[in-house]
Amino acid sequence: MKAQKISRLGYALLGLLRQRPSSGYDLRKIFSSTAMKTYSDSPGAVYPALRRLEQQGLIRGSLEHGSGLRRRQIFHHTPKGLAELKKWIVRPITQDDLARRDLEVLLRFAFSEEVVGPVASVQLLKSLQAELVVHLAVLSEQLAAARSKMSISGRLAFECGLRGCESWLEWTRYAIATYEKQEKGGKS
Amino acid sequence: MKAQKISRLGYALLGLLRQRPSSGYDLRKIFSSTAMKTYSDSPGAVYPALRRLEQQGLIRGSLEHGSGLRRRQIFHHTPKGLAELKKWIVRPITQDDLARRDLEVLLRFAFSEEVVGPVASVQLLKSLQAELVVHLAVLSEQLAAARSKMSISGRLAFECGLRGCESWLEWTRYAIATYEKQEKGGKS
DNA sequence: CGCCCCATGTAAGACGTTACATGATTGA
DNA sequence: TCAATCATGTAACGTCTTACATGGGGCG
Repeated sequence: MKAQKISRLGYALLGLLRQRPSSGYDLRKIFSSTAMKTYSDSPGAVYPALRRLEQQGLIRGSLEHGSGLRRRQIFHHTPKGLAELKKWIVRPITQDDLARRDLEVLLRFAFSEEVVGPVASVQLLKSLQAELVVHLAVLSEQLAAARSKMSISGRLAFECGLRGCESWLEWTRYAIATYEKQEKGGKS
Repeated sequence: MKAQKISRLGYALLGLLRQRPSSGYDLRKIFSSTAMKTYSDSPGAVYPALRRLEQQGLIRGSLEHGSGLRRRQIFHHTPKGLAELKKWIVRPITQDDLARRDLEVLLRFAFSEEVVGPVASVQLLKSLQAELVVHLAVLSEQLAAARSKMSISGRLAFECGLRGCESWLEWTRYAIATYEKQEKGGKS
């Protein structure tokens, strides 16, 4: 009865709605015009997703009675929605997150500071860092094993993946350092 | 009647089958055990996908009558399948490829050398490089515009994306250089 | 014999894509 | 008034996920 799953799009919407109550149209604009193009801006994806979130009690919509009478529904998150968002963000990072779920981890991190606070953000980074180290080791091993059997483009593609991981790892260090500097500076 | 679309999984299967005729089980093993974990290894995804490819005349299966009598269907690509694979690989790279289609481009490149030859591989790289430069410019601009309105984790996540692009760009240079060196060396 | 791996499949359901439809409002 | 944009929706379709089912074969 309870925990039916939330799709990637669902989490993206939930996170955005926590930042600022918005209409479906607003959200679609974000997906079509910003760097969040990984998410579908099509009405056939967004509106049903919002409906599902509402049915699960994670968001609530209210009709806006602004100047014009053009109907426009503004959604905002509920306490339950915020709780789900938190749960999603602080989930321990797995190898699976690195191998399959393309950039879902990054979205979780992007939302993390405002939803669960900077301490949790750093924790997330450290968890990610640890998994990346493992993942890198696995990839390196696989490359070494398969190298001789690959075409040049095959090997290069593999190396691209490896470099991407290394770049991520370097980024986690930079990100952690950024937070630590922040802490030393103004605690405001 | 003709050109119904092929899914990402479909192209992955087609590319693997060009490398080596395999059974559905073999292919699933590749997805579950190698770096190609982005693709589903579940029977509910792989077998129907193979069936679709077969119905479109892109692959053909033949029952193996090996030592044991355990049924096992080996698939191999048809000329039509190879043609579709080529078309997919040499498609011009778009901004959309960079923003949405996570690593589809990389798969295309991985297969490219053996399917369309090293010259086309380099062309693909140069095309990718050009699009990456544009994409980087767009991202930088967006970051500059939104920077002040973002949380630290939001900004860092964005920067992670940027760094990823830069890493890709650097990789294209390395990859192109690798091919050029190759050409100078042994033309064998 | 029981257990695990090989190897294939199917069925239900969730989700996204594509395309179409509707109506209100703004601006030329 | 006509077109474009705002804003929401729906229907058909394809594909993936999840879970279950089936049988052969090797091994202890």
